Amino acid sequence: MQTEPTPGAAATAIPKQYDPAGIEPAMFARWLDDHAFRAVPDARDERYVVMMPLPNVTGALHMGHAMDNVMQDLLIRWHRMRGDNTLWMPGTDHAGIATQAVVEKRLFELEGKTRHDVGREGLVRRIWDWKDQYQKRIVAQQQRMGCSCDWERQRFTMDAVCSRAVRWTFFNLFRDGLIYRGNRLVNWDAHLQTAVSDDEIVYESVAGFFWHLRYPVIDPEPGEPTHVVVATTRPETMLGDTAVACHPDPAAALDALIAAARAKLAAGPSRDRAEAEAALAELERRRATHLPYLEALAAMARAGRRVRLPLADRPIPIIADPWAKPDLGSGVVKITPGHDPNDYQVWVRQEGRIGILNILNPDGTLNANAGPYAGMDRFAAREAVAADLESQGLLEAKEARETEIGHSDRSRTPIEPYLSEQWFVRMGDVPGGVEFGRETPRAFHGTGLAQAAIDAVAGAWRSATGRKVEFHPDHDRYASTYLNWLAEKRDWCISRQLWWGHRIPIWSLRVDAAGLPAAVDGLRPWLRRDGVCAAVGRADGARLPIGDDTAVADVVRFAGGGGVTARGGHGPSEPAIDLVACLRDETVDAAVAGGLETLGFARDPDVLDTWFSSGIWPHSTLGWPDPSTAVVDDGQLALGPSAGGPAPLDYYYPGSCLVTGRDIITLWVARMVLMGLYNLGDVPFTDVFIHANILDGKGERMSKSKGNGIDPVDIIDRYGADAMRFVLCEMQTGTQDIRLPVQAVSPYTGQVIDLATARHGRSVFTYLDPSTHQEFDVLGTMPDVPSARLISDRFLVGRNFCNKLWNAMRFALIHLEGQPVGPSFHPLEAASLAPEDRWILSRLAAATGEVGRALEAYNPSAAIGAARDFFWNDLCDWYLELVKPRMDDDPADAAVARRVLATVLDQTLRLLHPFVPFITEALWERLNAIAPTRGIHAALPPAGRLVRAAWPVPEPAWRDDAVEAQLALCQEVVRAVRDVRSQHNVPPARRVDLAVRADGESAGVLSALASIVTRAAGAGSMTVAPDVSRATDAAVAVVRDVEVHVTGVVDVAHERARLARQRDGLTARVAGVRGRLGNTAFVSRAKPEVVAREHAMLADLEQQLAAVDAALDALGTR
RNA sequence: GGGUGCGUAGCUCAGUUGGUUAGAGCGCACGGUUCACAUCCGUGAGGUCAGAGGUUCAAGUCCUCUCGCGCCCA
Repeated sequence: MQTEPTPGAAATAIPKQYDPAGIEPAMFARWLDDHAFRAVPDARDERYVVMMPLPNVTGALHMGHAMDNVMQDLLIRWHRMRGDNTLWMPGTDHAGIATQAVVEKRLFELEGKTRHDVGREGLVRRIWDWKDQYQKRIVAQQQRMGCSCDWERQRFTMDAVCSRAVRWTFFNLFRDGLIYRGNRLVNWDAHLQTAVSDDEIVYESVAGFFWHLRYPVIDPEPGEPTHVVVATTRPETMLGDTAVACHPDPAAALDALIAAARAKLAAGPSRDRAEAEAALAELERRRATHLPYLEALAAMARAGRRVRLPLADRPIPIIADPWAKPDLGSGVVKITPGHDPNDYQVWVRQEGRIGILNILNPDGTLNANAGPYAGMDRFAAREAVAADLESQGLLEAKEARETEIGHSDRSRTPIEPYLSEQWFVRMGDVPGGVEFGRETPRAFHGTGLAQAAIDAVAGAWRSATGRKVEFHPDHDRYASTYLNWLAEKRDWCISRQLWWGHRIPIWSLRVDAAGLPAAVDGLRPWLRRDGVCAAVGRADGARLPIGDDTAVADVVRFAGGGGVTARGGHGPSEPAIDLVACLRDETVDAAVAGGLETLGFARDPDVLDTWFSSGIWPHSTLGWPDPSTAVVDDGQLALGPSAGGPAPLDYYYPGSCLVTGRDIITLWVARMVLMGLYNLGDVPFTDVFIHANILDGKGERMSKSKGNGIDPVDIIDRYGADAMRFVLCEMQTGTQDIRLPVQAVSPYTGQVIDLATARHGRSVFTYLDPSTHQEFDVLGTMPDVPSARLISDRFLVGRNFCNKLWNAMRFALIHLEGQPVGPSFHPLEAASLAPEDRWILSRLAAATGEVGRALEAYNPSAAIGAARDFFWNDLCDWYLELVKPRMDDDPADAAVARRVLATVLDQTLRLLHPFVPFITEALWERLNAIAPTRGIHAALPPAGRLVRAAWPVPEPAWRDDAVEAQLALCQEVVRAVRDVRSQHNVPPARRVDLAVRADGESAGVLSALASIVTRAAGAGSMTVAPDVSRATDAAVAVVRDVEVHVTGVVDVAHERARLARQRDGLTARVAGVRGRLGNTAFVSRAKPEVVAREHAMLADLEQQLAAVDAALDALGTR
């Protein structure tokens, strides 16, 4: 049945409470249906591109990810409204080692199997299943947050598009000589049996021992020491020693140390004096006692003398190297190049004068080089070696010592420095330089990969398109992190001994010198094909590219050079010539790999470091190297050029802004910059927005595995997505980190329990409900203990804000509905606007400017703060209250108020949309339905959906400083009256009468705006006059140059106390100002305007003080 | 050890080139439901700006040192 609509019916049908759950999912679905987030290249020149820092598929997102995503969505929605062609690219990262470790762990827990039981294919299949599951969960989480990514362009680092880009990048780097296989010390995780990067190591203090070992000198001459003593925390490594070292010039080294100690003593603070003196004394004592011995050793080193390595029974040389510190221990160090990074550097410095030996198997047991200890675990060998040395009288001492040991972040296993073959990307400068952006219009020549990434941030370099990279909100600070790391130009180890990831596209064959010619001849035909390149690699890392026309003789000559050194993991004398072929993509694999394998070539079993694929994310996702042939999944947008337009890669690269935490500036940001420069000749983005990390209430980093990770979906379920976003934006102030106290929802009572103070249960991951004393778990992994959701009541603020917004609009809609709306827009005469109308428009214009400026400055907190303050403090607290009576009075005036109200709300919703998109879009629909045309002097641009509505620009015509000043005086008077009412316990409903003593401008303002004051102050009447008779029953408040007498309310005692308090404050301030003005230094040296301001203030304050004194006198009991 | 940042109200945080009485939200106290909103409104209390010294007419702000906390790198 159809009923006639009654005015206000639809609006009042709006519920009094905002219900996010009833709005958000439907709204998101509508956005998707409208393709509101779809990014398609068009004629617009202004574009804004954000590449999502791809979350790992290892697990679900927590609040830290939510912050990252909300910051991106904020920027993206803002730019979309500004009219930019906007792309936010979503996706996920396969996260090689992390994901494989999680799945392997689960495989073992649930099925008791290892990866070797299920095999490479079986394990990889299980990881894909895991990835599918978590990718779905992550996307669902992001969509619940309102992330306006172009979901039709979603990528995964191991999908076909990204995988092809990885292959091409590797191929090009290999072809350009920037990838090599090296014999290097790596950080070996013996549990996971893979190399891990420096960044995947955590250092922990461990109680251990410092063993002092005696090595006999071979045939000591008279006067020479018969033994040298070396110290180590890992005695088993002595089996790999290839030298002992002493300092080449101990006297000079000690003198330098003594001089430094003296300088420190002279300059240092007195507090450290005792310590510094002791250090100096020790050095001097040591110089006196040890120097002859150290000099003797240095002489023996020069003479080529040797010691006998015990247990292994090998002679090893005494060498002179500055790594040996004459001030420490015996002054002699053992050199184990294969198992210690510092010793490795010694080996490099000594250039073949000493050997290098690997004594470990990949699983952490000792290998054949360890002789009788072969097959023992390294920890067992440690004890055995120490015991055997002791029995031979070669263990001089064993002292307890705490040492910092690097542990694998993934398996918590102590890291072993391990000599093994790994693939590296050359970061430093290379002879002949590097071609960047080859075959692109942006191509340029650079000296090396790291240098190019340095130049992109520091100095005057600009890309061909005029771009460079800048950090926000504190460029200098984050740029120095970035530059310091890159400046080391350390080669990047890209191979990982894993099964999950991009398999290295290298086929190699190891041959001896005799087999080399035949192998080269066999390889030659394949080198004529496109997408195949090859090289011969020598054990020392040197490399000769070979083509189908390379002469065998040249290869043989090259292979014979360079000397022969040991290859890690193999014996010292194995042949060390590698033929390596790199294939560019799967098509080439199909044509060539079989042939190579017939020749005996085998594909490298390793996969690439995850950062290799995430480093090219900004362009791999767009279909590089060839968008038109990129194969996307079902439901995804094609990457080739659309009809007549450019390909997304050409249109959206280079992008705009990267949003991330500061912890991966080096790991990821730097690599994206250099990979983008290398492949495309331009930076991937111009801005890097570094946002704060989220900590829990105790200041610890939020993480799922610590049991303090809040799932954003739990917050959204409880408070709403907009509430969460509002608070996250508000927290993002630009300081370092943000504490977010975490609470658990008790599974027993539903009560909220603060985890910072709750008592633990059986483990650190369980707590006790304080009311029932029952135990609950916060990880969700204990089968017998109920788990609790983690939340934070900090988000209440956001929920309250949304409810306030909802109700403000409800109020407006009730009063707007049913009112005639003309079919077209009519400008509103300025003269018809009431003072409060002009005031709110002026405040709106100011707030609009502030929000924009704060966003430009990457200050979301200031932006949302400006919007909030305008909405709540100006619009709700004052304007809405002031227009209420107008709605029922003069129809013409009511129409004006409605027009202003609709306009202000229109602008407010636009301003708030990037922060709180769901509720604003929902209210926008209702506003459009009831007041379709809005504006004052000119019509505001209409929009069906707020998500694509025009971003507000401050309207200069609305600014009105005069009316703002007038309202500010009224507000002060009102607050003074309210204070009086509150102090005197005047019931809110009781009208009071006001007599205001004022003259001049203030009198004019208050007379003109009397209705505003009386309404807001709850006054029955108000008179304004230059003189007001004082009455003992009147309370008096002094505001600037006016006195407000509130008649008939006085409680004499309260009033006297109130005035006395005010008098004390004024007296103190007057004294302060007088003191300043009495100081001749201030008057003569401070800026004149500062002095003038003080004079004016003194006059003001004295006048107010006089008024307060008079009021006290009037009470008769001063 | 090197670098870098932080310490401001009970809590979480602002505070611009040094310049009035250092601010906000939450929490707290008091008062209030009449028709947008008690997820609300009004009023108020609460700070030795970590500590010490210095520069300056003037320091939360600049400099030095000390204490405590964090992160990055070794």
